[in-house]
Amino acid sequence: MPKVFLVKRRSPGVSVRSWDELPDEERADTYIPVGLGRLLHDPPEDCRSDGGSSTGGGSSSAGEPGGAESSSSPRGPERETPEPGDGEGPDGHLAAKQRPVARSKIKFTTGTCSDAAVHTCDLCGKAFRLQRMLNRHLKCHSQVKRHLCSFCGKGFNDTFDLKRHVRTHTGIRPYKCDVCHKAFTQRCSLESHLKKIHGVQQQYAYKQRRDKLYVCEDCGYTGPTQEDLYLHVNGAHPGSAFLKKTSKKLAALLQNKLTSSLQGNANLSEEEEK
DNA sequence: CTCTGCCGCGAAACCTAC
DNA sequence: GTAGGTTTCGCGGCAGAG
Repeated sequence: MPKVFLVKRRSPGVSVRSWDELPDEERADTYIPVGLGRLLHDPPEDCRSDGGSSTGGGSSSAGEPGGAESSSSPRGPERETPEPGDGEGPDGHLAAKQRPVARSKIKFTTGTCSDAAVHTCDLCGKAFRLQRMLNRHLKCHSQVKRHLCSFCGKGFNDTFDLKRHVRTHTGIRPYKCDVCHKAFTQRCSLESHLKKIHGVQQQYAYKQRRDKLYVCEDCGYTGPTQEDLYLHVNGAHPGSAFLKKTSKKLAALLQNKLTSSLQGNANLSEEEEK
């Protein structure tokens, strides 16, 4: 069940399947958004009325601050984009009165204001070194969001932002704490947790890229390599969009490896049978 | 070369505990 | 009320694909 359904009921009598029943580490790896297909066509009102519910914020976990049980908290992206039907949960929970004012995410940054920055945004004055940076920046001013969340309808300028957002609906938490096994949707959340709770300092320089983690957005499986993820998806989710998006070159390469691997196993089996 | 996806950073908004 | 931890997302920088 997508976390989006995990709305804290005001009345304790109502029992709702809670992800609290699963530890984070298990949830992250085992959760399969079975309702996803249905959601695509029939998004629950809760979803629209309370993105927060998805947030998992809570979801995080049982007994933890911001756990799923508290997910009704009016938090989350949907709050920022009130839509028809907002706040109209089936039982009236999270009524409009509980919805806070749209959360402002407006960030006043200075852009790249170096001498080398020669491409300036006419709308906000930010300057960029490269034209393509300015081109992309201009999308920020556009009211048209190209990437829409199929769960709640919220729009994003960036596919990755959408992908990241969708995790709040699917409950997929790829980043796990080695110490307490709590799971997080984003790496920075995990690193913040490690630093504050366990006093673990990251060994990375400022802005240094971490080891990439390959995440299956269908089930939360994580692998250390793209090949690893490809093999997983190929076996577990043959119809996954991931396979369609994988570049032909890489797909062919991985498919060859997969085939040869299977052949090797087959030969091995034959030899064992003899 | 351009487009697009991915990344990390930073900050607002939120929660729980005290 | 306040402090501390967590969740979420806007956005600039970077890198790979085409």
